Amino acid sequence: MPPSQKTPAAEIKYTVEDIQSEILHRICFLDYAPGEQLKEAELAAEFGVSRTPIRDAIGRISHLGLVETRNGVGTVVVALSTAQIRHVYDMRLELATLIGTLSPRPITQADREAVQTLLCEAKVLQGAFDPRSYIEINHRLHEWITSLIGNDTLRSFWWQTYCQAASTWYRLSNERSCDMAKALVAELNDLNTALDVGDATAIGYIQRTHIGYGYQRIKTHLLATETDEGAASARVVSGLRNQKTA
Amino acid sequence: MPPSQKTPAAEIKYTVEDIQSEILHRICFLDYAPGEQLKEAELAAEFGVSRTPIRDAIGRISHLGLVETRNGVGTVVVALSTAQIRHVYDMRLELATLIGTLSPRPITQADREAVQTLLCEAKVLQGAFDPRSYIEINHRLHEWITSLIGNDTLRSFWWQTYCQAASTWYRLSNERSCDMAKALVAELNDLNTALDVGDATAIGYIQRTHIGYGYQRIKTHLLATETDEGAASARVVSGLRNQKTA
DNA sequence: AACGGATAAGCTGCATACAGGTTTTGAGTC
DNA sequence: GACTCAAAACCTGTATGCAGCTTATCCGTT
Repeated sequence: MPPSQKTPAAEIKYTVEDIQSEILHRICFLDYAPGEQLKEAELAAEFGVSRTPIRDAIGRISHLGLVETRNGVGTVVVALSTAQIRHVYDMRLELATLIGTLSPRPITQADREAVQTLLCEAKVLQGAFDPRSYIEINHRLHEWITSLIGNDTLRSFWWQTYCQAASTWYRLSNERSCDMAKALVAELNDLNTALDVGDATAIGYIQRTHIGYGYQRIKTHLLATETDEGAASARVVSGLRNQKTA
Repeated sequence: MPPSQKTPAAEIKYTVEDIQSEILHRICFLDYAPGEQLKEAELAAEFGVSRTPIRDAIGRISHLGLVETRNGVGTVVVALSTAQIRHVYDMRLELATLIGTLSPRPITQADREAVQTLLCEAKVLQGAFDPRSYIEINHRLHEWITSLIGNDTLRSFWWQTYCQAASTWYRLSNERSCDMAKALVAELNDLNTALDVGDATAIGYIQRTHIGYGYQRIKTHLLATETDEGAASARVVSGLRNQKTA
């Protein structure tokens, strides 16, 4: 787990998969903010490997559209355009309802405990907010939800849209801390209720509901009033990306 | 367009993206059948590049689960397990209905002509069936449907599931030629009707319907009676893949 | 003849050198 | 001082060599 520690002395052998998920993790967690440049040589030094596996790892996440590599320039983290954010969220709203429909796995006692734990932590967070903790609790919630999905394809798509939505969504946690914590507690409370009944379908619809709320917050505070300097710089980059996508 | 011609003399510079889509194309079109081994050195010689861009291209399609690379062994094309086929088709049934829902682009006269052309070709095919022609007409139909999708994320997912379903689905065209051609004509007829009304939503539901039929054919002729020797050898490989996925 | 083990062949994984492209810098000129 | 253009710095893209792993082969033994 080398998200914070740079582990130069550790003799651990990193696989391409490790590096891939670590880079993606850093993008989702805003360790790499939109606009930031990823240098292959730098990462290679950090992970104690050559540029080759780094290139490989970056190439393998390129299909998510979160990074853009240009010859002679570098690999930059791109923020999604407003249109892309809309597309991702519209899709997530649809996928959410399928979580409980497409052969979900049975709910166990461990699930109830997992959500209980998250709920406690979220309540603590409500008292003393910290963006990083918020992101981490949310991430673990997402991992749990994903584990419910029995359909491999849906699980893959659900994860992809999460990664795409995360960096935009988590940008909010720097300014709307109060709302975010309250919303998270509310979501976990709803999930808790559904778990008592053991209704997997309900979990999907609860997800849908709260994704809708989150989308609304993004529209209100990020898309409507573009006050965030990160969003401003990112808009230029994503503009470039659009013309290539189209 | 080097699917059939091996173009050793041509001085064209292939980008990694070219190679990537070409390899994927060959897998979908069954030029590379499940179980076949892709050798980096071989492909490198064919495209007139070194192993590096070939590796890059293969790595970029690895997330689809259609190829599996093992150290010291090679990269083999894998057939999806029966569970994975079910997952992909269940997902495609859901995605199909979203085509007309999630901001599709307007239908033009060019669309009507495109489908008309395909319908004519399909009717010809019905008289004299040829697996390759069937695959190509179907592929162009898929490209057209994809072009209707206005939501970037949905378009990406739709394409991914097509690639995953294609090689399984097209395996049928070798044995059930008559059914397949008739079904294709019927599908195009339905689409033709929907286009006259200009109803994009209907197109999505028509897709859903015919994907359901295709799924049924696969269940009947591939999954129930495992007579195909390709499927038998592929099952071993995909078995390996499963334990890794899980 | 059947079996076991060393060896050779063949593949991918990684490191490194170099080529090609882009941006920045700085000297020279008007 | 502002502007132009060349060169240097820095990045990614590609080729290549070697190390490591896996499998097939073949010889020696039982």
